[in-house]
Amino acid sequence: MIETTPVAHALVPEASATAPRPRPRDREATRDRILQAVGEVLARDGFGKLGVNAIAKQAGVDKVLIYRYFGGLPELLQAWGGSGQFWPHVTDLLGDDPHTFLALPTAQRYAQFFDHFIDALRARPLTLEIMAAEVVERNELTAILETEREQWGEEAARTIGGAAWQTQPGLPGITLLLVGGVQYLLVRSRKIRVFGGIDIQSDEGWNELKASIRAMAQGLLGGHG
Amino acid sequence: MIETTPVAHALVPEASATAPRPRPRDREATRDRILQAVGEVLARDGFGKLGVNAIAKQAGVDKVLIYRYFGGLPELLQAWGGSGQFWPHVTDLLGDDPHTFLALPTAQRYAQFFDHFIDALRARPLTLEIMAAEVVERNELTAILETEREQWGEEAARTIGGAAWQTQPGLPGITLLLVGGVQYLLVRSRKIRVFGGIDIQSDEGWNELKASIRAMAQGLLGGHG
DNA sequence: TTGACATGTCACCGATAGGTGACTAGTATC
DNA sequence: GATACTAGTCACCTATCGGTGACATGTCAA
Repeated sequence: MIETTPVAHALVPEASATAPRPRPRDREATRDRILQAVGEVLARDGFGKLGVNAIAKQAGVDKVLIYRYFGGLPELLQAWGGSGQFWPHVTDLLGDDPHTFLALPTAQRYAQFFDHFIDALRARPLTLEIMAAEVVERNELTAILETEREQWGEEAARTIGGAAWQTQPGLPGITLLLVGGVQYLLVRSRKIRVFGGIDIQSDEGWNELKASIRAMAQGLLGGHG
Repeated sequence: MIETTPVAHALVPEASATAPRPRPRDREATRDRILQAVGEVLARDGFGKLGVNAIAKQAGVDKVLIYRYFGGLPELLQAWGGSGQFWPHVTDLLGDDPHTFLALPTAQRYAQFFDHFIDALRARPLTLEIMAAEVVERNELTAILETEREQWGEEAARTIGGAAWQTQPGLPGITLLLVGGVQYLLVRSRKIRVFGGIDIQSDEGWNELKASIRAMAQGLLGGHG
């Protein structure tokens, strides 16, 4: 029972159909396969099922290579998350023409920023998956994204703020809560359809929320920008 | 190796100190011990570690009793979550005197409701733990709380709404986002201290957020109530 | 050609998960 | 007092997890 397969393997080196042939030796390609498999497992099974076994299986590669090439799961996740593709860059949230955006009245700029923010996150299911995982646990991957996000938050505040950021009392706090609320509803929308009577899986539901933010911005900042 | 312990047990029925005595036979008491252990494990180790083994160990009871008395982990969680103690009742959010609360101007009523909402959730770590778990997975326990919450949301909207709920454009949407934002920041505060520059683990940080909501309500609803 | 090294495969380990069958022993009923 | 029932205990099962040691083999330099 111990040595059957190796023997058969040794005796029939080119049995093609049945004998599993080793993968062509290409370190970089294998590395890439593993890295890619992280995203695939994450997208398919979520963070809870993300482990060395699942990743290796998805990559069609032995899991020992994960340890050899990356050191372990934490380092692999770190390598995967380090690319910085999971959080929308602030400039992506300004629209096609940043100059036009920055010239808008405060209220419109504020509302439009949220529009882009919502659209950008809705287009990144992997990011939502990680954001959900962040909520329940802290690990190497979430720590990386956390740092990224803190920097993002500061930059975003500078961008949308304008003068009202200082003059309008409570605006930073409200903005923080709205950003959190958007993230919460987006993350929840992975599992549930209706929240507070709104369909958070549909464009219509999100259009309604965008309109609400716009109305609030108009009412609160309309005359100040 | 097979029969050592039973033999010793049979020969020394009152060896007191070393021999593990069976628990006194009390079905209800044991059931309660198990139910209580659910909350204890949840509070101590979080949802990820909540399993039959951990619960049985915490209750000081054999895990087979969980299957016998409840059928399995899902049914146990269902029995545990069915008590309805994990989501603050709307009347708890109105303050000591509901009549006084309802007589307040809309803006103040709105702000005060959030004050109480925040305080109520911050005082319920177990609820926060479950809310965090809801984000990442759906199971029997989270499904129960979800239903509870939907009913709560409707009742809350009726309570704080008033006339402005209809007349102020976007108010329901903004409220939903703020409720979500509060929940998000509360859940995040279990793991991180600073979010967007605010210390979400301290009273000071939350007072700032409360003040922001108050200011927004004043600005948006101040003249309408 | 040969030997060193790196790539990839396989078998196995200990820990822990959920789950079950068999047993011991109080208790209530006839 | 014998019997049926049941509360509680124990040993064991399979599956899966992260992790490791041993081995086979392609590649390249001496």
